[in-house]
Amino acid sequence: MSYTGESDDRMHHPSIYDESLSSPAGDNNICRSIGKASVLKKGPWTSTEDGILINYVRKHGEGNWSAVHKLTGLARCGKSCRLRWANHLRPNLKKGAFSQDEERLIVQMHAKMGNKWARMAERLPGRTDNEIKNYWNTRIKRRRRAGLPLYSPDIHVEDLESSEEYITTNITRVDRRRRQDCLLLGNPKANDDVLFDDLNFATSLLPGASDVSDMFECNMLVTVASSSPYESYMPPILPSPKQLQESGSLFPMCSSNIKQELHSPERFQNAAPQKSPRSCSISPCDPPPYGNQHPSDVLIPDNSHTFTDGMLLTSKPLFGAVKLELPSFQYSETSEFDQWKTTTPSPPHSEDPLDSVDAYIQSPPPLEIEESSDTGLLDMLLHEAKIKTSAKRSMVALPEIPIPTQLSAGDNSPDSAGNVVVKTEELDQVWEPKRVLDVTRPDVLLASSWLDQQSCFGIVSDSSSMSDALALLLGGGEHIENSYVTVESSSSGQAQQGVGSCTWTNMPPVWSL
DNA sequence: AACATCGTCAACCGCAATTCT
DNA sequence: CAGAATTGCGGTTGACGATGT
Repeated sequence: MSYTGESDDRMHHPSIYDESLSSPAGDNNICRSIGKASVLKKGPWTSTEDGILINYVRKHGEGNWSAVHKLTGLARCGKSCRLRWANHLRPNLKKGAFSQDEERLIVQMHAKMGNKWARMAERLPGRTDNEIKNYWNTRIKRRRRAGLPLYSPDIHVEDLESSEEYITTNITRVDRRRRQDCLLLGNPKANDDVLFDDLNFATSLLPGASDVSDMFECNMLVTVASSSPYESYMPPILPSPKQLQESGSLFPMCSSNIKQELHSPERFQNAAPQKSPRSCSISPCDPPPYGNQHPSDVLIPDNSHTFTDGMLLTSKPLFGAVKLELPSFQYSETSEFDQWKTTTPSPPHSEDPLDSVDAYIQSPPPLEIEESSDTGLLDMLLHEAKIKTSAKRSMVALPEIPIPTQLSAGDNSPDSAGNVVVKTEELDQVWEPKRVLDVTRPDVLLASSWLDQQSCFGIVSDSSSMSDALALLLGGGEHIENSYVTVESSSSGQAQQGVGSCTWTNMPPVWSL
């Protein structure tokens, strides 16, 4: 998809900026905001909208997305704003093709977690859950078409067993946050404790089950009986605690009927069900990948085409895929992640680069993703934790990006949140570009502004240049002002939310500067 | 050149969890 | 404490470019 500019966007996607708004230019493209008569736009974002949203976030921080429409006039629902920010505008996003290391991590994590895209994204700096999900779905299609297993046969049961997800896939978010906090604090022991608690929690939910493995089998059967188009690939997940608590009939679902279906030849052609020896190294190929099942409860059909012994190699890691386009800003980027990447051994390159990933997957390193495969990542987390801590004591002063007037929130007087916005000098009077920025990449500009103040990545050290460049991008470069907003922690829950509720664990602490 | 198919990506939707009032 | 509002997640869809026929 290529949206190369605002004008182009407008041409193809009638928006509120068009006077044709009132025309029925597409119910398809317009939605009604809840409880209001106002119209909210749908469809691809324009760079103007991006600018508005960026400005909003810089002013108010992340969160309170529903206020974006109210405060800026941006005709997007909060949900859409959040998504746009998360997937495209937030700083430090790493776009472009996945590296081999990333692909390997994704495969490993999927074997451990199943379709927990958000959690995977937490461990892939700069990557979004959406990206990972898309990648995985593509991979599924590709491999399915080729009749290949999703996973290498070398992903060992022991690794899966030791997986935290194997133990508790659906821990509560509170627990997840605890775990995350532990990670951020670099306290593996604490993390272990959390895991232990989670295990206890999981078992406590199953008074009728002899052990957790019962639950896995049950869940697996339910999953296998489902009708997802990718059913044969999706590792089952545990029922949520709520489901477990509310549904006493959950376990009856592990009925012989369902088991029969699982065993039926319709499901696994020519597959004679058999118990997998616990000690064997299963091939969590496609399967309702037994990824989350207790090995002793996993039924592996012998001859299913999805359980091939060998691994034909068809994954296609892309090299050097570079795009420079709006509004997605796809590009190949050398970033801190590459630095992180260098800390991990590169997989051997085969003759055919398309094969290399899977070749590498075939002989995966130990599955200790956090611990072994990327100490750099851990360092990043630790670094972020430190900054996060200090952030609570600091004020935020962020430059505001000038945006086209028609939808600008207006002046910079005290905003609706009560924050005092103090205008400062004209930007062009102080701007001294120290490096050439790619103004077609507002995300880079944005990131540079944030990151340079930490001297982390040194993209550019003058934050004002970002505003300037972005203003150019937005077509309004002639009048550039640099405004700063002080975020009063006491007066604005929104502002605090920017720090406290930030879920982008792999993102530099934007509001902690 | 026209058409079909595939791959990629962005964005939407529905649902569940969480937070707010 | 209940209901409303907000947020987050995962699944799905549709647009579009690339490639093949």
